[in-house]
Amino acid sequence: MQYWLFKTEPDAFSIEDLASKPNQTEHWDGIRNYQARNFLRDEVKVGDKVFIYHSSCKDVGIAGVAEVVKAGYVDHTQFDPDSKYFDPKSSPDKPRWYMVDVKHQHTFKRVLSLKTIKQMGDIQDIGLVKKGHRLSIMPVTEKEWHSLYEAAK
DNA sequence: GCCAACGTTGGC
DNA sequence: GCCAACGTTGGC
Repeated sequence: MQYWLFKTEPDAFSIEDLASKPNQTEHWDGIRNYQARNFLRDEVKVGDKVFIYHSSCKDVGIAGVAEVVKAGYVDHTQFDPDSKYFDPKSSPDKPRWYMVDVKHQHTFKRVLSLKTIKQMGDIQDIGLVKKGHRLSIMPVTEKEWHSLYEAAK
């Protein structure tokens, strides 16, 4: 079992949106970054735990926890010309992009702010606090997960 | 909305 | 395969 952090812009899709979906489950589509894609396709597994991180908003930080309920499969939005995630260079026999399904588990009472995370002594290596952290899917170590969870709950 | 940092593209 | 130009990300 592994731990992850998924970024989302709450204006587009927030943890509240996830919690209100049928069965509190939704596919995590629209990832268009190769490194993140590799994680989704190869490493994110059913049962893995995921921090949902809100970016580009008023309350930047970790908003809650979800669980992976379906491992990597082809993101169909890449073939849909009407989708904003449409990729004309991708084809069904050679798909470029993948997604997973996640199920909402827990929304923290307060968002664990990026500022607080940066102040935590044992959270120094996570992609978030490094310069230019633009990866939308990133691994979290077990130690980091427990520290962040304790700080957030 | 600004702007720095980053990934991707495409000409050569 | 280099690298400049461009587009995007994301905190503030």
